[in-house]
Amino acid sequence: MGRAPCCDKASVRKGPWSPGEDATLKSYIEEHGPVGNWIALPQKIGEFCKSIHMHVHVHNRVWFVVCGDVFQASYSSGLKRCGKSCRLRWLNYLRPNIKHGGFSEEEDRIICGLYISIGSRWSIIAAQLPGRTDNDIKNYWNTKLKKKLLGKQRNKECHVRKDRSKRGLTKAAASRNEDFSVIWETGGDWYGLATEVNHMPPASIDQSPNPNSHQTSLTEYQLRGRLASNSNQLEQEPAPIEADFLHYPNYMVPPNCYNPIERSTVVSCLRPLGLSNGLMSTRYSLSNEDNINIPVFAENNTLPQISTGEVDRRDLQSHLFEYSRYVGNIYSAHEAMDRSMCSSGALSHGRGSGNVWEDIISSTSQLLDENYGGHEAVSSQWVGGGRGTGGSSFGKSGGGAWDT
DNA sequence: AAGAGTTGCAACCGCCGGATC
DNA sequence: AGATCCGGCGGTTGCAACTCT
Repeated sequence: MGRAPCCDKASVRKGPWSPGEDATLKSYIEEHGPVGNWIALPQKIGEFCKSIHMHVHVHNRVWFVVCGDVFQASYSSGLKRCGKSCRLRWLNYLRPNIKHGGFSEEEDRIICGLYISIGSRWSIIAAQLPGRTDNDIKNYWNTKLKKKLLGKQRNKECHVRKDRSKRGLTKAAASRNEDFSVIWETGGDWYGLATEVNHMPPASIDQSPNPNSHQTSLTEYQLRGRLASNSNQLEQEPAPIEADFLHYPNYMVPPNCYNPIERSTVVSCLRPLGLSNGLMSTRYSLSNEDNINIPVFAENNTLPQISTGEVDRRDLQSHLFEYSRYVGNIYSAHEAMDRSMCSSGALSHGRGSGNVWEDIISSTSQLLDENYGGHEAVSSQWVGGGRGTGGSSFGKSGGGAWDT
């Protein structure tokens, strides 16, 4: 049984808010303070508006001047809006000190730095930019900032490819990675992006409560080690690699052979499970149909969650997120990519499903032996230009940006 | 000038997790 | 313990404005 809707969809208005509706909502909140229950708000506003009607001389400065007709129409029945719509309108548009547009270079840097570090957690990013809303930042990123950065990076791609070949990858290995590049051919150069951002001053995260923000605090999101314990700066130095084994006793991750492309491939092998209703599940299945190249090993050749044939995306994200702490900033862009791919459920580029971890591990061992002369020969200084993609669709306007 | 294509952004949708019953 | 409610969130859509041909 599905959940009952929060409001009667048939009787609520949808679409753009009128000035009168804005004025009604704004006046009510200014009069009564923070809203405790948004769902009940429209009805309460109805009662409020009746009182306004009796004392219109006090309030008419607010909205009669703007559009008296709309006020007259709404006062008897409150706002014919869903409570959630009211909340959104208030948070994104009506609340005081909201800034729209005109992002500064400094704000660009902060947004980029945080996006690379934590992915598309717009509410967290917005909490670091007073006056900005998550919706605004999200739109800004999707429509402008991303294109701006990727445009810069596109020019560097050929250099990265040359550099990759210089590092002595065999033809076979290069070919496998080219295959990977083809998979992500619509993506951007996340490595370059990370490099670019890492050359910027580190984005700092203010952990103190922001009185102007209605967003969730950072600590609530458990950034888990991203923040240095005694500082509000993003952690700059990777922890000793041994720490990995402390945190993941079941995961034996050879420290020198878990490079960005390989790690991304782990994710690329996971496919969202289709549900009978045609929607996609938040759980993912594994396939070994790609050129799998995953030097991730577990005790007894098993991975506790993944080997069951499904992996919850949160488990995966948690694992990758934790791992990214130890490999430093250079991989953080791929982490962002991974997170983005997972959260958008955009892993459906492949075919079929399956789960043969033994094959994966076996082929990986073979591959590493063939091409690197053993696992430990894989350089931690990998700079292969693995081209990632956020994976999600960026609305109908987003597609062209990747192709230009 | 006009139609097609693109962009920007407000608003919506549906999912998730915490709180409460 | 399980059901339900609600706030919060990220992804997506609709559409007006703008640009291109």
